[in-house]
Amino acid sequence: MLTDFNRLKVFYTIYRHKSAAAAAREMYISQSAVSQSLGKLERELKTQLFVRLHKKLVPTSAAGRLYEIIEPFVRNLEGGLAWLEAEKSGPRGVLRIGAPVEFGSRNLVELVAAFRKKHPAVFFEVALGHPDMLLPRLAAGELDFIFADIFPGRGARNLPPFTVSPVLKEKLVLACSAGYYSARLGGKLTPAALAGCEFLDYSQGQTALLNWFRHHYDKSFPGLKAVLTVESVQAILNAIKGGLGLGIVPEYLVEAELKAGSVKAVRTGRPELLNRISLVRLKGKAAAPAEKAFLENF
Amino acid sequence: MLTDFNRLKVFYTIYRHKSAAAAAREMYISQSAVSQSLGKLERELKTQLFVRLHKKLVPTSAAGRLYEIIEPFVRNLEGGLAWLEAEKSGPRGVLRIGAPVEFGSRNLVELVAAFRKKHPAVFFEVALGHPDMLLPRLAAGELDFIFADIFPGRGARNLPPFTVSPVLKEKLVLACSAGYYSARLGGKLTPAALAGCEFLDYSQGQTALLNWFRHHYDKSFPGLKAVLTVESVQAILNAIKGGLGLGIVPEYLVEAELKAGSVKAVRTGRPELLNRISLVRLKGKAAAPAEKAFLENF
DNA sequence: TGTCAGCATAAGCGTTACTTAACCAATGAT
DNA sequence: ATCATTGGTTAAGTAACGCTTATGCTGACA
Repeated sequence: MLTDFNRLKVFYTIYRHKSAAAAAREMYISQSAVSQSLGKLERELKTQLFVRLHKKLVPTSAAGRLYEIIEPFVRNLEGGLAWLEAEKSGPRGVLRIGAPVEFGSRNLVELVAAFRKKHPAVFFEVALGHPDMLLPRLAAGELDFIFADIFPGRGARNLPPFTVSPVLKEKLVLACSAGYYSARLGGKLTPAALAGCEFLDYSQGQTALLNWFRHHYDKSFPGLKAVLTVESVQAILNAIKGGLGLGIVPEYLVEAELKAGSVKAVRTGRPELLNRISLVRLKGKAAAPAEKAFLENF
Repeated sequence: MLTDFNRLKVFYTIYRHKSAAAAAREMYISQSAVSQSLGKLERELKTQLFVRLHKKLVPTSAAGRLYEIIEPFVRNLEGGLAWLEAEKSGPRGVLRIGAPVEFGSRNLVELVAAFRKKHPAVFFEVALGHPDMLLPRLAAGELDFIFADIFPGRGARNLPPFTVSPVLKEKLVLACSAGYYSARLGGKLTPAALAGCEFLDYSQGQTALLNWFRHHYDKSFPGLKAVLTVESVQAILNAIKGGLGLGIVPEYLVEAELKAGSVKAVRTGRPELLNRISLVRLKGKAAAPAEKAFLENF
């Protein structure tokens, strides 16, 4: 590659003016410096770039070609720097956020919608997925911050480069329709009776269900019959209401139905399982105004 | 604009490796120098470009944006420099040539065709037009060289930046078909009889005809009846053979017809008018291999 | 013909980018 | 645990090289 990029800038300025003196004036340096810089560049490229005509530098075809390469770069650069400047003046630009599927498609989009009312110059790129996929992307700089079910204490042991702050706690209940409840469980909530039911979950791994059972019975229940797997809270909710089986949903989403009795939650006496979402950011990363404004809510 | 382009090169290298140490190794400078350069760039832009993660530099979104600007530039630059290098190794690239309409569309294209047989990597841009239009373009660096009816002595007085070398001399004759000749001129070649004829010329200004008359009679004949104006020697030739009138053509093109008697040339006793074409180049301009090879013919 | 503007070159200086060195932090091997 | 290793930062001194000043040259213009 070329050794000295600054000579290209000098060349660029000369070319625009077809004059070293004019270029020198524009750059606030001496004409001699410009001349020397050009000479060095020509010697470096072993190519004549200008024909010295009296009071004028006439570009050769090589110079023309070189200029065609540099000109768009300078233009883009100026635009880019102006954009950087603008981003510092107030909330604008792109925010790249990662989130778990459920949280991302439910809570996050609401937040985004509300935020964009106030700051329409901010755009969003939301990546949904498991924290195991999202954390590496955060660490690689592909995301500005992520939401994940990781907590400051446990689990954050081997993540020193991240700052983790709790953001949201919501109770998760195992629920089904009133009809399903009376037909399949009818009062006797033994683990065995439960385990024989039909289940709804968000992923093939049944992580949501497994967590729920471990939390309530300190025991894992492999081989649950997952009759429906779909990565959508709304879909699970509808499946529950339709009497397909038992599924995990945030309690507040079925509050009305629970009160009315059309949906039943499985209660074990223990406190409900909590879905704890944390905000995870790169330690030491400065937040642009857009990011700062968005995170003020938390 | 940005003050220092070289810092951008350092940034570019860091970004590719996500590491200052690796960048330093690639650039054969110390890791400390890289770190300092990056620090200065960030301070200059007042923007954090990398998050310092242990043993890794994680780019911020600003860095990503900056990289998107620099990367294509570097790619284009490398390509361009390679191209420059290739041009020096042998005849290739683009040759931008100016020429008078007649010469350009007749002789030049033949030369180009022959040349491209030997050097197919050379492309041509031919600009046809009057020397008055072509000379400024040559002086502005838009053309590599031009052909023009300018001569080393006369006319080249106020053109010190150009080198002019004669290239071609051809006799120009005023000719018509044998039929037209006997019907309209029939032996008596008085200027008055001539002036009353029908004429064919290449341009509205009748420069070819005016030159011919001035050369042979030291007198201008305004108001000649130009029954056909077309910028094509071939067309004029056909018009002559078709008996439309009198037109100027290079003598060698009608040699066979003159000998056979099917075409007649108007002879005044004076030596024929010469069409003298010179090669005009910018003084001090180095010729690339392609240019050198092409001009060897002259 | 003299004056002016622009480019090239030489020499010396001054800025600044680079090196060296010391320090810190995180990682992984012993 | 502990230590060696690697990478990044910072400070200070040095050396390079880009800039300035000065001079000479050439062509344009009045």
